[in-house]
Amino acid sequence: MEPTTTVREQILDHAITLIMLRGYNGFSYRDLSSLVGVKTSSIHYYFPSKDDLVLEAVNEYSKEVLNGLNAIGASLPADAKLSKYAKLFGRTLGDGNQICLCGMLAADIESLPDNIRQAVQAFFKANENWLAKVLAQGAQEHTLAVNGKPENAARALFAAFQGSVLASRLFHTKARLEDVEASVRIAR
Amino acid sequence: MEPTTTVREQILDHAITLIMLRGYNGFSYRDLSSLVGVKTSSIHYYFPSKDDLVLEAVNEYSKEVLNGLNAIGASLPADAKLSKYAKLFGRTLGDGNQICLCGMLAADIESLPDNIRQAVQAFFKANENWLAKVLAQGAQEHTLAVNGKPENAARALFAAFQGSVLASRLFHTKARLEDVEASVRIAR
DNA sequence: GTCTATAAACGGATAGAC
DNA sequence: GTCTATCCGTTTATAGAC
Repeated sequence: MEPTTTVREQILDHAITLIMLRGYNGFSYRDLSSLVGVKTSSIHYYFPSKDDLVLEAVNEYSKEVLNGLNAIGASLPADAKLSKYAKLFGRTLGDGNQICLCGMLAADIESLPDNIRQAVQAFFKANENWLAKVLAQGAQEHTLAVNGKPENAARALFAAFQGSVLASRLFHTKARLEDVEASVRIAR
Repeated sequence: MEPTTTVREQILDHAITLIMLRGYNGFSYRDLSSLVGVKTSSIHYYFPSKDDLVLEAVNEYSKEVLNGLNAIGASLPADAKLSKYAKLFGRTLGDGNQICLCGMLAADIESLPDNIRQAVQAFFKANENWLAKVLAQGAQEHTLAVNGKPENAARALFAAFQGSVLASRLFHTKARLEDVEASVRIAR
C-alpha cells in the first residue's frame, strides 16, 4: 500500500533536490525529464515556467521545514531544541552533505524574480524568529551563550548555520554544523 | 597618468564581479564580451575554458583578500582586528551589498572541477586560521566571547560571515554583517 | 495528460583570416 | 591579439496531435 505519488509531486521533489545540489542556474527541465521519466513538455504542463516551478519548490520546502520546527516539543530545554534544529536544518542529500534550499537560492537571488525573493525572505525570518525564542530561553536557563539581544544573536546564528552547510559540503564533512552548535552551547 | 589595465585584467575583474553577483552558472563569455568590448573568441585566447577563467578568478580574489588580512596591524587589539575584518570581508558590489566570491563558489561547488574546489577550500582555511588567532587573542584580552576551542569557534564565525553576506544581499541591508560582529563582541 | 516536433535564443568552444 | 564565421549541443518554451 505505497502512497501514490503523482507526477507533479515527483517533479517538485526532484526539483527541490536539484536546486539544493546545483542551484537555480544549475539544473534544467531536461534533468527533471530524465529523472521523472516524462518529456520536458509535460513538465511545462504542470509548471509553465521555471520560475513557477522554483516558487512552488520554495513553498513546499518551507512548509516541510516549518512543520519540522513545530514538531520540536515546546517544553524541551533550549539546548535540546537547538540540537534538534541542527539535525533538521537543510535536508540530508545522497552523500550525507546538507544544504538548505533557501540558502542556495539566496546565493542565486540576483537571477530570481521578486516573488521568489519574498518567499526566501519569509523562510529566513521564520527561522530567525524561532531561533530568537530558543536563544532567549537558553539565556534564561543558562545553557546557551547569548551575546546582545536574542534577535540579533538569532540572525547571526542562522547565518552561521547557512554558512556551515556550505562549508560542510565543500569539505565533505558534517563537522562544520557541529561547530556552530558548539559555539553557542555552554559546556557543563 | 591612469594605470593601464590590460584586456586580460579587465576580463578577470569583470569575471570576479559577475561570479559574485550570479555565480558560476549565472554568467557567460557573452556577458564578459559586452562588458569588456571584445569578442568571446578573444576571451578564449586568454582563458581557454571557463574553468580556467574561474580558477584564476579565485586565485586573484584570494590574493586580494589575504593581502587585506596581512594589512591589518598585528599589534591591534582583537576586537579592532575583527572590525576591520568585517569591513574587508567580501567586496562591496554596485548597490552596496557585499558578497564573497568563494562563498558563492561554495554554493556552486557541485558544478566545479576539483582544482577549483581545492582553491576555495584553501581560502576558507586561510580565513578560519586567521580568525582563530584573533579569537584566541580576544579571549585573552576579554574583549571577544569565545565558546570552546578557538579553532572551532573560528569555523563557526567564518560560516556566520558567509551566511550573513547572503542574508545582507537577500534583504538589501548591511545590518546582517553587524549582527555577526556583535555576536562575539563583549559589551563594555 | 503526455507525446512529437519545433522554435529561437544561448552555451562553450574552435578554425583560420588579418 | 582580435576578428569573422561556424560548430553543435543545450535551454526554455510553445503548438498541436493523440
